[in-house]
Amino acid sequence: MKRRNTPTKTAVLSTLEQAGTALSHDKILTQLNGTIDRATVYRILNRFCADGIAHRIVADDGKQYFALCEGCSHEEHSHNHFHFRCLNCDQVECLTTEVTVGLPAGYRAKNFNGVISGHCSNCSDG
Amino acid sequence: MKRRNTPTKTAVLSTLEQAGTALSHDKILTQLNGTIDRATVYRILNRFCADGIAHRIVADDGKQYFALCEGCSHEEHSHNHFHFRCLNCDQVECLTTEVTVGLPAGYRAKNFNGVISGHCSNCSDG
DNA sequence: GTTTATGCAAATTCTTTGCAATACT
DNA sequence: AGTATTGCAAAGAATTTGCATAAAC
Repeated sequence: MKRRNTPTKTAVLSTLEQAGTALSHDKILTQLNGTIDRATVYRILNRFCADGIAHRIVADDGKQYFALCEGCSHEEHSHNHFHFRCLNCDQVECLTTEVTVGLPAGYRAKNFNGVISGHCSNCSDG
Repeated sequence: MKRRNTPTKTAVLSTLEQAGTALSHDKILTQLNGTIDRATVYRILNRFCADGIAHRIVADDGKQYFALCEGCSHEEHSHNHFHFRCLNCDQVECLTTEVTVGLPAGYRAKNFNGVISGHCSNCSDG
C-alpha cells in the first residue's frame, strides 16, 4: 500500500514534532483545533505506527499515546524504555532508561510497554 | 466503608485463586458462568484493588487484567514486576523479574505498569 | 434497622468501520 | 485514471453510574 502526502497527515506529524512528548489522540485533535475528523486522526496515527514513524504507548489509564520514533530503525522496532504519565497534568513522556527483561524459555517478545505513573516535577508538591 | 462478606465476592475471589494468572473481567465473567452481573464484577474487582487484595494490570490491548496480590504488603503497594501477555492465547502472567527504573529529579512514582506481549511457549511455533 | 452490595439498564469514553466523496500521484 | 485518503455517521468494545431491591451485619 503506497502512502500519499496529504496536508492532514503533515498536520498530525508536525503536531507530534512540536510536542516532543507523547500525545493522546484527544490532545492531538484539540491541538489541530477541530480541523480534522477524529476517525481520520486515528487512522493516520495507526498508519504512522505501522510505518515505524511513531510508536504507540498504552498507558495505565487504558488510553493510547503516540510519540515520534526518534532513533528507531525500521526493522528492529524496539522501544524498551519506560514512559512516565503524570496523574495530575496527564503528560506522558519518555524516560531514557532502557530495560531488559528476561523471559522464560520459549517465550518471544514482540512488544514492550512500560508505564510508570505518578507526579512529575511540576505537579509534585514537595 | 466497611466490607461485607457475600457469596458473590467469594466467587470472584476463588476464581482468581484458582486461575493463578491474571484474568480479564471478561474471563472472570465467563468462568462464573453468567451467574453474576458484569457491573457487579467490575465493582468487586475495583474494591479488591482498593483493598490491596488484587492488583490491576492494564495490558497493551488497553484492557484491564486482575491478579491476586501474593506477597503484597498493604501499605507499600509496589508491583514492580512485568507481565507477559500472549498475543495468541491472550493469557497474562506475572514475570518474576523485578525492575527498578530511575526517575528524573522531582518525579514521584505511584504506579508501575509493565507489560510485554508476544508469544508464550505454548503458542510459539518453533 | 442501618448500611453495604447486587442487578438491571442506561450512559460514558475510547476506538474502529462502512461508505461515498475527495484528492494525491 | 486509479488508488489512497478523508469525512461523516454509526457501530463496537470496555468500563462506569443511577437507582431501586436485596442481603449483611
